[in-house]
Amino acid sequence: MRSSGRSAAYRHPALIAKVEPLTTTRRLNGPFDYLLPEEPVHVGSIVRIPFGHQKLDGVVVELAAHSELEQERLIAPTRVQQDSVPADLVDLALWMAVEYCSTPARALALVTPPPGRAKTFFYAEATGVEGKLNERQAALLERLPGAAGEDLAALRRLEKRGLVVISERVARRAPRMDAAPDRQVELTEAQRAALAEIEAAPGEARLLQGVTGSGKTEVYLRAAAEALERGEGVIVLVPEIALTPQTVARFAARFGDTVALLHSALSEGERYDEWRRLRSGEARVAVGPRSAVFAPVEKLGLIVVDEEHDASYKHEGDPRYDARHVAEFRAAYTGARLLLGSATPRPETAHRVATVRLRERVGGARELPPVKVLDMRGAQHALHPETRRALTSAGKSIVLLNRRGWSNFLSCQSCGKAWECPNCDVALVLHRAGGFLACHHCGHRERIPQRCDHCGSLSVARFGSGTERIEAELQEALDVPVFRLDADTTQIKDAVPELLARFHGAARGVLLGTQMVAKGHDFADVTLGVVLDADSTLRFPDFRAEERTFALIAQLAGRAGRGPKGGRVLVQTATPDAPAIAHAAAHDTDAFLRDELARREALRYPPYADLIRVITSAPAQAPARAAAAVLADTIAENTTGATELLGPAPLFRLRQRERYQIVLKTTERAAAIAATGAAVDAAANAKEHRQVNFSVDVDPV
DNA sequence: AGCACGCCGACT
DNA sequence: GTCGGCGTGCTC
Repeated sequence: MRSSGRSAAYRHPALIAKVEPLTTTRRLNGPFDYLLPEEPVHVGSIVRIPFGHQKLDGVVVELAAHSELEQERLIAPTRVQQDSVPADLVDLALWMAVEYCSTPARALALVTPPPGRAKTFFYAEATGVEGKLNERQAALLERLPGAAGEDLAALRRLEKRGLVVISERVARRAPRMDAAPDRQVELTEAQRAALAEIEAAPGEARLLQGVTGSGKTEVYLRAAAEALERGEGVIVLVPEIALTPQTVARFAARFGDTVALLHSALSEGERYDEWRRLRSGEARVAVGPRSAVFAPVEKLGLIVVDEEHDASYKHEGDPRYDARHVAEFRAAYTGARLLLGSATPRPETAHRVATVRLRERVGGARELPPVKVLDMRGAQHALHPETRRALTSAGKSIVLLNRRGWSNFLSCQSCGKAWECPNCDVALVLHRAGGFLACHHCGHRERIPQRCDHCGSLSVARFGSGTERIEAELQEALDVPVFRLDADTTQIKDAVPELLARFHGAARGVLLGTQMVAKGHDFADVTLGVVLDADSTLRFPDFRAEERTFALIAQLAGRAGRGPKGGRVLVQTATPDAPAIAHAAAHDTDAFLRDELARREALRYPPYADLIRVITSAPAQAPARAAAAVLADTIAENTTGATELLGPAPLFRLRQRERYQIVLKTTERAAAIAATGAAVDAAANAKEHRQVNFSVDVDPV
């Protein structure tokens, strides 16, 4: 990409450092030229630069022999930071800036070291020189070598006499890792074949498709071991760590200290130290959520993406990167293998990546439990009679309902007023236990109304039911403890592991929650899985609705009946014939993928076209609409018939901002991205759109 | 994004 | 008289 620039720097002594200042604005186009500082710099060095009237940190993105500007106008950075970004991650960031229509600075901010610094301590060693010692001093020397600790002052006196040397060492702040006892099992024939196929294709991608319990993690571990054996580094991406501690624990157990764990719950010091251990090569395996794809691993040989279908791989901030897509680029760029694993792969992955299958469950695990679809058309109750019976007789069960709160719609029965968020155009959700109505988009809260503030009526109706209401209903109907796990639970620190541990330890109980109950954790004694209102995910106006619904039911089926008692799954739905639900009930992933790919091809959805979404937002409607219209025109002028433009269409108001959206469907991805990026840059720099925010989402999920 | 420069209203 | 409102433009 910029290799011409860098090789030029080889032929001539570089005199100029091109620096990208780390700021979030779009209204600044770097890089900026600086003279070289006295300390050595390379591509990836982080430097302090005088910039206008301020001082900023910036990343050196290129070394050049000369500048377009007059040499006299140039100045040098004032400081070079000790930690630097590996040069290949600078290239990765610059690629991301273009690929996601963001800015170099915003992309670079993702690959720079986390804030923080090394923690040091004083380490003392005896020199062997003899001297007159009192009793205390003799005891001191006896315990060396070791950390000086409280005895530093006394040791300093002995250092002056040449009896000890004291040096400063870096202390490691190690994150807590629950290293499950490692059980390196004999590979099954299928696992051996899968590993062989992965090993035979260096620099290529493979989809490892296998149901829960088919032994995917052991294949990841073996592939990682092979990479380490070759002296290569490994990155393992997992969905949210709090929900999938088992995979992390197995890597920690198998590879010990060479594993660095990167996730949001780490303290600043721990995060810095883990980053540093990877950067120095002390740790060679990075395990973490989507941001771990930027781990500073040198000589990368393997990237594993566990549960590749998981929506958490998509980043919500700018740049709106997709860790799977970034992993694909990084693997291709460094020649590493890419291993994507899932029981329910995304249709586009199944379509584009060669599949390796694990068909059987390992270790005596049973066949997948039978799934029964319960028709809820015309039902009066939230629970089907069969569901109620099954929950009563089951020891432990998992119940999934993809809706938080108590009821999701409040309206006045006499005047019809509906309670809506003052900041967003959405209905407020009643949270009864907390005594408030909440907006699930912006977090707005208000007290539960006693009467209608519009007409004064006392009859306020509550429609729909969420996890909180079902919790109350289950508690009333069944004689078993109910453990509720949803975003409300997640907000409280350590609440998730505690709740899961209590459910694990209980003799009987219902784990009730939103989609997070279907993820990673592994309870051998769960014999029943229930999905309530399975078509709620299908009603989302989103081309991934089918895929999400299928994955949710399939994942839950993987959770139920892992133990010797077996189990079953009940799916309550008003649309029992929907393909996603029918195929999930039949455990037929291949049939689902086939049908879904046909549907996508007919509708020109990924992987048959790429989608790009641009959202403009402003406090008032007119400027947001005008900006979207200008964008649409500019993009249309600069693309061909291969790019279809939809919109501008109004979106519901969010966080007090009016929004408009345009969507591009394209078979010329690079050209469409380029046109969109240029149009957004121009619009963002135009002063008539000063109050407008632009957000570009390439490959929205 | 900051931050200064610059050109207009109401205040000790 | 000047303190300060935020529109405009620049940063190697």
